[in-house]
Amino acid sequence: MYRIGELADLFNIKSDTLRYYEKHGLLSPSARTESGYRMYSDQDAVLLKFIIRAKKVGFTLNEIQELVSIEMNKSQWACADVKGRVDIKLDKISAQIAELQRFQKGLQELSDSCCGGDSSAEYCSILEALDDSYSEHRHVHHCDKVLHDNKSEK
Amino acid sequence: MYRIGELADLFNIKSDTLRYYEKHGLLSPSARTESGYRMYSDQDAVLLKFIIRAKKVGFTLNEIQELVSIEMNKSQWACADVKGRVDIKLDKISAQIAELQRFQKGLQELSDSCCGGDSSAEYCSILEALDDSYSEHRHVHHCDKVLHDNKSEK
DNA sequence: CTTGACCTTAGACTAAACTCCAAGGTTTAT
DNA sequence: ATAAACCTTGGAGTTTAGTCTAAGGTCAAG
Repeated sequence: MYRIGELADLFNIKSDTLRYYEKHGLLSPSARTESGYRMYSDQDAVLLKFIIRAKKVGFTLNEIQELVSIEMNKSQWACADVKGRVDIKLDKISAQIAELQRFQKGLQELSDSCCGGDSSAEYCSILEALDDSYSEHRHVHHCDKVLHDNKSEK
Repeated sequence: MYRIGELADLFNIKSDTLRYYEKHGLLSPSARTESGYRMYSDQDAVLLKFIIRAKKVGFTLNEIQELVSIEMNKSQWACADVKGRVDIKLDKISAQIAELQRFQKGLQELSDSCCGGDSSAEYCSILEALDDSYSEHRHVHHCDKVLHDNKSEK
């Protein structure tokens, strides 16, 4: 069992955040001491870890709350319901990964085509690297254009 | 050239949002009419698309502002600077993709191991699917346990 | 038996990113 | 020439996710 501050320290968050999560139905301590101190179990810690990880990948607290409340009332739900909800989240994640990879590809192309030298970045366009409408008349590696006057002094 | 409302409609955002972006240095209309109406060019639209896409993959407006200001002052920057900044964003994206894929894997395992039927989801644990510490004594496909009483009546 | 480090609640405050409103000016369509 | 549908600015309000403060209670160590 952890006191609120201990659990908070474990996950590098504030006690306030844990009270906030409690107030918003995400995570309640599984016990209180006589004197009213919150006491968190290992199971609570696992749940907190889940919450933090879900947050990190872009779920809102509301979305996490939905997953958590499925978890908390497992026996009330049919497998089909759970699977349905989870599959919706999975779709969301897939879409997000795809979008990130598109973005990654664009920025990577920019980085690759950039000489990285001291010369002006005038021809290095972030926008161009990411804009679809440029994708056809593709990559002239603009930086190469100025590569000649590039191994200049310091 | 688009008026503010036209551009907003093109991207399914509010005019207010465009004014907000302007105030925060992300996107200024390239012209104003005599009477003070904002006029946005195609280039502005491309930039807006970039902003919206960057937001979608989890960049904050501040981070986007940084990329945009590199874009806007290309000629002031050396290729090395641009490449440096871009590579930092690339690292961030890679980390985010990795985290998303971890999450995806966990949820996918949960979904796969779930019978998806009408029976209680008592043994379908979202937490378990995502918790590392369970990863060793792995997958009993809990739902299978109750699969017998499962092809019950609609 | 008191000091310091914890904890409690309630409620105010913050930052980010919008979103809405009021009061008025402009454009276009009839 | 006037209504509808735009636009302007300034400023207030909203949501999300905390973060901080005040006023006090608890607990272990010296």
